[in-house]
Amino acid sequence: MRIGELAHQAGVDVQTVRYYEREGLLASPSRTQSGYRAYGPAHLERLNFVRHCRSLDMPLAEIKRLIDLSSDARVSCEQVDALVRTHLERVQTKRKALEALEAQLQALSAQCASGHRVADCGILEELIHAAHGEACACHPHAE
Amino acid sequence: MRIGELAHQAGVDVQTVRYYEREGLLASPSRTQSGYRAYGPAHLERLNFVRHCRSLDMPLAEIKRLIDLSSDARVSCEQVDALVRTHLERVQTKRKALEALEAQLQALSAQCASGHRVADCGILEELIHAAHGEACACHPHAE
DNA sequence: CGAAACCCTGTAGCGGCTACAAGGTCAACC
DNA sequence: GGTTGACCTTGTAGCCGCTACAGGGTTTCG
Repeated sequence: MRIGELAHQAGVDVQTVRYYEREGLLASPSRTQSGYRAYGPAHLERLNFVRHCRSLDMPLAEIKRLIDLSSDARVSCEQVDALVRTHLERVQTKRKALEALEAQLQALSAQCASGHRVADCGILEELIHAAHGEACACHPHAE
Repeated sequence: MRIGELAHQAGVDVQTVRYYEREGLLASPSRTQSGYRAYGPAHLERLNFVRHCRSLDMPLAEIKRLIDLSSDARVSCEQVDALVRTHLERVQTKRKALEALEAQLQALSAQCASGHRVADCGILEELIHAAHGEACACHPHAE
């Protein structure tokens, strides 16, 4: 299997495959006489594994650690679980931040009664006013 | 006010201030004889405005547009509102994606009964199995 | 034989910073 | 007046996970 076929099977870009190889997530395959990469089914399996982890938004460094852990059958599974749970916490934190963000943006949009000019715009006023200080917790007040 | 003072007041890094100037979000201030940047209160206000928008996760390009819009009092406020609403939609989409992600990671972590070796690990099995295909919608199956 | 589709390497770009190097300036203190 | 240290200047490179070139070689098909 050449790189285009592999990439197509896994639903990724050819460049991404080469990138994963460079980053050590995918073993370097053997080469044909003309220097083309020649992949086997094991490479596809690994690539699919990486893509699945990426679809769970794991950073490549963590996926790499996961691969290293899984290649050693003696390792306790708790390390794998800890990695997943740490990642889960990251995702939770981000989700909560986005929820708060959403509420703020919604409130902001509600400021705007239609048909007027920016000079009287509630949104901009709100943004500039909030930027002034106390009202908003988003930027730390230096003392 | 010199750059360190300005940055401190706004709670940002000095480098970030220079970066905003390069990107056209902050007007180039006048300089002292020795070439130091000299800021006034208007610069601080603008910087706070940018930071507030950033805390709402708006990309710099959009903040720039917002500044351009707000500097022209004749512009209809609807454009400002549209910008905010578009951004709100982006945030909502992302938040929903993270919610789905969270559920998947939680399910994954539940696979792991403690105290065993990775050879029998539910998580890895699940990840590799899911990577194999049908089970998971995350990677498109090529035909 | 020639065109199109594939492959190769190397490099640069995205966003929003952050960090470093190598120097100049300024205020305080001995 | 010399020296320390905190500040400032510019320019450049790094982070992440790709993506998109440029400039070549190879394979495949008609």
